[in-house]
Amino acid sequence: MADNIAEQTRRTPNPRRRSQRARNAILDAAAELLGEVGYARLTMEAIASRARVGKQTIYRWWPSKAAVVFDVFTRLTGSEAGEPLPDTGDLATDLKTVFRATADEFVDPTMDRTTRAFTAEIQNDEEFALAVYEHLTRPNTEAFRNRLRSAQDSGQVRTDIDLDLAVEMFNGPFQHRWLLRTGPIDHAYTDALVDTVLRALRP
Amino acid sequence: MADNIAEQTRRTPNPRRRSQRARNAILDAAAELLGEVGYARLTMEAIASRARVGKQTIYRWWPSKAAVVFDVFTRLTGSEAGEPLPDTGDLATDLKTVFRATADEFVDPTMDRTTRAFTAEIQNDEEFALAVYEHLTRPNTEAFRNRLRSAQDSGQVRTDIDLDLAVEMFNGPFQHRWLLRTGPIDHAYTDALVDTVLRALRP
Amino acid sequence: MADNIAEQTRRTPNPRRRSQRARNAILDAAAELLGEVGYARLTMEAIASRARVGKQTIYRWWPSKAAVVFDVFTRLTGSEAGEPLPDTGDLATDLKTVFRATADEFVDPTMDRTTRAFTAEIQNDEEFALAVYEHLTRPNTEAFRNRLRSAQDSGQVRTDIDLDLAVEMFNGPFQHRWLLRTGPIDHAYTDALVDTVLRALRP
Amino acid sequence: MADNIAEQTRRTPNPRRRSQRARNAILDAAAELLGEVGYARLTMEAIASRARVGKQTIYRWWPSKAAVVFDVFTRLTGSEAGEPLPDTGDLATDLKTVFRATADEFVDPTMDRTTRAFTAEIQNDEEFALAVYEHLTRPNTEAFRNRLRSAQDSGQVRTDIDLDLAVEMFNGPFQHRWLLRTGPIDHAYTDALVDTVLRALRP
DNA sequence: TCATAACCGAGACGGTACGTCTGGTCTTAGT
DNA sequence: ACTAAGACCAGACGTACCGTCTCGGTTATGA
Repeated sequence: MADNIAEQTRRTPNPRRRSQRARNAILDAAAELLGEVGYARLTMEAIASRARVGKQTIYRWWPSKAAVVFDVFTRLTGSEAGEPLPDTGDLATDLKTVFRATADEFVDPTMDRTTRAFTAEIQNDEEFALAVYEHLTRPNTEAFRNRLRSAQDSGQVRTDIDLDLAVEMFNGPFQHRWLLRTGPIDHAYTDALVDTVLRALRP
Repeated sequence: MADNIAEQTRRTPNPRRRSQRARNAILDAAAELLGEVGYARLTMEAIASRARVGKQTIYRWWPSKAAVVFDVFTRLTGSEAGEPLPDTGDLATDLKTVFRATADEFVDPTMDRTTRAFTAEIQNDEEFALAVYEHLTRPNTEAFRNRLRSAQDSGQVRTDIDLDLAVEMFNGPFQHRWLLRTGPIDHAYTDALVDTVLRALRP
Repeated sequence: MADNIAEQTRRTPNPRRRSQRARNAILDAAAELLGEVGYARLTMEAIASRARVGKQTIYRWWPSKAAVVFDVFTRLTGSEAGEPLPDTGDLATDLKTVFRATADEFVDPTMDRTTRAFTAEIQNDEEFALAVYEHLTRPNTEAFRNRLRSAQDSGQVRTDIDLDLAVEMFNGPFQHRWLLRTGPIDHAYTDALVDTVLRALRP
Repeated sequence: MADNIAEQTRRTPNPRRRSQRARNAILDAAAELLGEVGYARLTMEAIASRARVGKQTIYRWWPSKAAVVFDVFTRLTGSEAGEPLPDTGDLATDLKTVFRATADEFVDPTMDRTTRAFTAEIQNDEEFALAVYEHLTRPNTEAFRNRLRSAQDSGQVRTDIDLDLAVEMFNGPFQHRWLLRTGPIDHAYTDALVDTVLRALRP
């Protein structure tokens, strides 16, 4: 799924001939440089140079810096977007588990920087925004919504609630705090968040 | 308050001699260009040219593109950051009023673009992030928290809640939806948001 | 003789396997493109593409753009370099015949362009210069010198003259005029040239 | 006169603001590099880098590599194009003086390379050819023709000769020998050349 | 009051990076 | 096995902006 953004818009060099060596070198270099200088000062030229690759080789397969970083990100998370949330039957516990894991992920500075880069780029580039929405946001939201629906079935969540709003109630505050750096993001915080939101959702 | 960001760090040319004509021309030009090409493709050179102003005149008074846009923004909102929220005694009504107004503001595309520009820039520029936090985020949060405290006093909000989290519960989902464009932002939405969050906060 | 330049320096893929179809297509394409865009903007890539041939197929058999054009040229002239000049016994008439023919050849724009390409390339590439000297200039000069020697034997040319200089006296002005485009090159001109130079060479 | 080529076609940056420091550094760098790698492998990037100058500063004042080298050349010769030839009354002596000096000039490898670069470029770029013709070839030819006319007046040269052809008779062989490197260019050669051509021109 | 310092418009400057183009080499199917 | 196709590394191209630095010209105090 990594390359979908690119593949949509390129006028198709033959992907069967693509050099895996080059692809990996580029993503490695981009990831390293992201960690070193951040997204804003990341340049295609530096990536090419670090990866010992011609610039054309990058432009052949990715339309923009954002697209490269997108693939860095998807390679980073490992897990597929849209994976179902755990479902032990106890919604509170399951959500706490998920958000604790997410909080832990954001401790990694590369993860943090990459995600910030995304968020920035989404504001300036609608096409990129759409791609991210399709490939990341929507699948994850869908998975989240499924878990909440399951909780509705077992009577843990009111049935008269808009599930899109419900999902936002969890993700929004988390994102807000991380984005504006208005407070710490630790397990205590995520547990409190889950508990508080659930109070609004319970029948 | 407009120029605070700038004034902090410049080694102070004499502001009494500052040309108001130039200042306005620059902000006007920046605002227009923001609307036309967006923040990412906004250049200092274009601003200077459009404003019929030397580049140095911009750099003399603002340290960066972000700082110019910051002043565009503050001139745009008119209202001061940190203004107290209305307090009729009825928290739900007051918050609905506030969020309806906010939703209305974001209909203006210049407002939308400027705010997105901010959000993007905050991710890439920590210094700018700090300035925005000091001059916008913190005062507004503080005002919001004051209104919630008042509601606690009148028994409309539980006293065992972390007010920072409470504020985030309102602003986070709103921002999340706007940022990722995951749904419409209208009065129906903001009303539902306020109602749902309040359910979690009530004693 | 056509490919000698190439063949000298390659570490010789088996020439028996060489595709004549490809060879001709390449030379045809090069000749066409020479006429269309000139030597400077002629690219190996364009030749390959026009000839529907892989770039490697060109590089396999020719070391450079210049070498390809060299073969275009030799195929173009048809006549071998170093062919003896006509010898009717009347030097003036013979030389006028030769130079009229040469003047006529240079009317063909492909011929003109190819020769200019040569002249340019000779200035920048000593190796190529040497090859051209060996395969074109020297044989032709030698043939010219032979004709003058024959004229010395029949008493039409002084015997105390340096024949290299004598050859130059004919070719130099012609080339000079053509190279710098300082005047027309027609039969009247070449006749006048021959007459004038012969005045200096007569006993 | 150096910059005329450029000045004709640029859409006029203000030449009063031109940095002489930069101009000289660029011409110095170009001259050095010409000597080191030759014209074909001379790049704008290398000139800029060697001169510690932005590329734009080169492109601002010269339209092409050829134009830069043109100015290198005119700075090199020092003497203006179109200077009158010496006129002691003795044509043979005067011309021998001139051609000996020219032969000496071409010993300098930078001079040699620069002139070769010219000759090459003239073949490929008609606009450049025209500029060289206007600023160098024509004035020099004119000066030469004037000297021959003076010799006609004093009875040293036939009056029924085409002066353009006469000039070519001197310059053509010289250029031919230099261009194709078919022989040494020393004082013995130039003296012999003058003597031989004059034999054809005498009444 | 008028000298003089400062700001002003303009834009050249040394640089960095862009995205494209071509050169020459290497790899992959396919015939 | 050799070809055509074309991806690969490399690096120059000419352009766009960056942020700094002169240049005169024009205010607008403050001596």
